[in-house]
Amino acid sequence: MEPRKTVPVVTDNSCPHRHNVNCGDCRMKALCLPLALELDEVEQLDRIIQRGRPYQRDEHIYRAGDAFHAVYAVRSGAIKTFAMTDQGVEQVTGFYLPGEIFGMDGIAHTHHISSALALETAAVCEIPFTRLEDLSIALPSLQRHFFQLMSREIINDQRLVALIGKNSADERLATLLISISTRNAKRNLSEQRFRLPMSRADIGNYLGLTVETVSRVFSRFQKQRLLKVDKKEIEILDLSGLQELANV
Amino acid sequence: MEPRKTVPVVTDNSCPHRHNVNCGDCRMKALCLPLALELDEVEQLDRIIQRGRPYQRDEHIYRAGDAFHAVYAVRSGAIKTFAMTDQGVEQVTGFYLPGEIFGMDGIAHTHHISSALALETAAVCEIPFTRLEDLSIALPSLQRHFFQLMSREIINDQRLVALIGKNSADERLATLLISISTRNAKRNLSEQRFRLPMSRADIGNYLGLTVETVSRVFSRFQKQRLLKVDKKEIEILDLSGLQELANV
DNA sequence: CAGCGTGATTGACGCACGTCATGGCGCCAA
DNA sequence: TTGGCGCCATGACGTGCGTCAATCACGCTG
Repeated sequence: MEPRKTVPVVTDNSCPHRHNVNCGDCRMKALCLPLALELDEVEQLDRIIQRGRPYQRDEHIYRAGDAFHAVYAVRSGAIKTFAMTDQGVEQVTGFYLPGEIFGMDGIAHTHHISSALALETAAVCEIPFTRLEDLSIALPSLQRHFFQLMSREIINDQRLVALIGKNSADERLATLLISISTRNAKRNLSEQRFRLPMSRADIGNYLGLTVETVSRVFSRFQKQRLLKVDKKEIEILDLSGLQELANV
Repeated sequence: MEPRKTVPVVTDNSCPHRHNVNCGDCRMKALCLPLALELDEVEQLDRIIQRGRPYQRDEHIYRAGDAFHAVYAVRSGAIKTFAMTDQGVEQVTGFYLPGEIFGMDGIAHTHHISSALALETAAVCEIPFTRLEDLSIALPSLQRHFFQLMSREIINDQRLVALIGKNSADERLATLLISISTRNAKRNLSEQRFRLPMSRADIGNYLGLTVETVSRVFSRFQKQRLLKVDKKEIEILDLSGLQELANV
């Protein structure tokens, strides 16, 4: 019943997409929960969180137009969020890795204005929003945590604006790669070697570039011995060189 | 004592920068307060809000590095927020008009990571954040309102990413002008004629363009009889034509 | 195994916008 | 008044990236 097609084998015997795991036992809790929560408070939060079966690649978690009723935390796999302009042009608004929260742009309205899609098999915690609001009143540190999460999302988006508005294709891609590398490190994965969960087209869309340009920059980075690229497998050969490009 | 240098004369006898006005009497309350608040709840909010003297043009409301302790509502005038990249390049992150809230990107940290500057004489309500958090626990509709405000900020930033990443200089400037026009209409000002509070350089910075390009696009729009431009005074001659360009 | 479709790469070419430089206008101070 | 400065406009020129098109590698299915 557990899909594991695109799933790397893990050393312990638990499947990374197991969905019957509570917050207290979740390997990601340090990333998505406020540190200040007491044990019994975590349990309270735990009780409102819903965990369905894992999503398969290309399955939607929600679609633009769906009624908004929850925000989501990634437990495994990877998610992309995207909006459609009224001319039907897709705009990728974010990539979300385990421990990260998505769907906060839906809070402003009764219906989602963007969509979320599993880029690979992914387990997701659903956090019903009205119940989160209620619980936030009882647990001030939870309220604060969510304000901070949303604020961080704003900062990220502003950084993306600056990146796209002021930087070259090389700098944009370098910055994305460094971002993924850093986020991997936070999850105790390799920051040098990883697999990109998204296509070249998604990368280009996200960074305001065409597929062709993304492809060319990857080739250029290989020639400059910054990277080793094998399809979606990335090995960073010169981390500091890449960081320099990324202005980080 | 009341500065009114750049201030247009208003028909009623109150100066738009008067700062001794409580929320209940504020002309902007429909824009920045939750509609659902009871009268006595507005008064509770009112008591925590601080209103200092108006800021003069080019005065900072806060600077990157300052301790974060409040978010702000514009009561009159106009504010720009901006960040510096570590190479000292400025990135304008937003323009805020009366009734709009700014400073929410500071919530994630103990210190501001961006700065806010008065583009013209401006009155501002300071909302101490820890007291807002406390009050949000007592007033659930206030909590919800702030979640929604932050969500809207996220959506705006995402739209800006799409605008800069996918649209031409003409489309970007048209979109900004339509945005300001629409926001003016919400404040019962003319949506056809208004004064831009920011410089060409700020516009270009915000939209990911150079000053020269902004200037050329303004000239082009005039030749196409979309606008009449006299320095910062803008008259929209063909609103629907501009909207078409702006994809709105 | 052939045949197809999807994603990625690479090349040739053109254009929108950046860069650099010049000049005008309004404002302020001396 | 004169000079200096900030802001804006406009022209000439160069280039980074988009566009169009061809090819390749692959996984899937019949």
